[in-house]
Amino acid sequence: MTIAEASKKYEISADTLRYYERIGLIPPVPRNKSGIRDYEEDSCRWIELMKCMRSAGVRIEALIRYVALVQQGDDTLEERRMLLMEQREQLMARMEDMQRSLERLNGKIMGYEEKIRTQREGMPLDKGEP
Amino acid sequence: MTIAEASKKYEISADTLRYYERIGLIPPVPRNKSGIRDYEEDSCRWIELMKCMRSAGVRIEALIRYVALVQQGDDTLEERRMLLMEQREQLMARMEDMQRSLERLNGKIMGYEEKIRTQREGMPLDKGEP
DNA sequence: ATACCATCTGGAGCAAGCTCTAAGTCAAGT
DNA sequence: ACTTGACTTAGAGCTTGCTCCAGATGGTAT
Repeated sequence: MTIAEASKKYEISADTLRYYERIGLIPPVPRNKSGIRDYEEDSCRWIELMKCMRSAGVRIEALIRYVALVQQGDDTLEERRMLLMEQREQLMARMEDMQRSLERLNGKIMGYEEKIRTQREGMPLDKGEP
Repeated sequence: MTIAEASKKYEISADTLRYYERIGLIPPVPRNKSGIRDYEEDSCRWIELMKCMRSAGVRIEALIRYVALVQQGDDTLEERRMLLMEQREQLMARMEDMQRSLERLNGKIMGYEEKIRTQREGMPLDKGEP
């Protein structure tokens, strides 16, 4: 699979795929005899994983560390587990922030619905935001 | 309340508070006769709201638009409601991405726990990541 | 008066994460 | 043989969201 095909398949620009490889967010992608990347199963699984993690906001730096550990082999299993657990903590913390924000947005939206209804009835509005 | 006190109260640097005001993320903060900001109830509520929204990753640009609409008065209620609903959609979408990522992390962590257990028993490991 | 300290402003600087550019290589088609 | 077009690299540039800095001002303590 060429970079163009991988790019299309995962909806990640070719530039970004090259960038990811350059910085070690995915391991080196095998090349054909003329130096052109050939994305196969393995590279694709990495891309897919990183797309998932990045879309959730996991930091590139943490993911690079993870990839490096995987490439170092089976002595790093424990370290990898710890790294992933730390990222999970951070992810959950962020989701809690978002949950709070979501509830607040819901409250505000309901408030506006009420206000708009009241306004249509020609009632006076109270001032004061937020 | 001075900027130092507000900064401490909300755990946002004074620089950031000034920045937020400068870009319109919060409405202008009233000043005393010598030009020093005096954060009162109203400003504080804005800060608190923005802290919440920003911690959830809501884009500054959207929040600036919201503040501008609030300052324009009651003709913008409907527009504000729509803006908030759009942000809510985006927030929920991101939370879904994070949920997927979280499940994936959980799966990987469990996989590592299993692998580490197996390894301790001196069993051979299969290769292949992720 | 003088020193000190927090505050002010406008603008520069910085980190993360892409995104774009220039110049070069290679395989295929005419 | 020559053009075309996708690929390569190294490096510059961009966006977002702060963060820091320099120089000015003003109230308070000695």
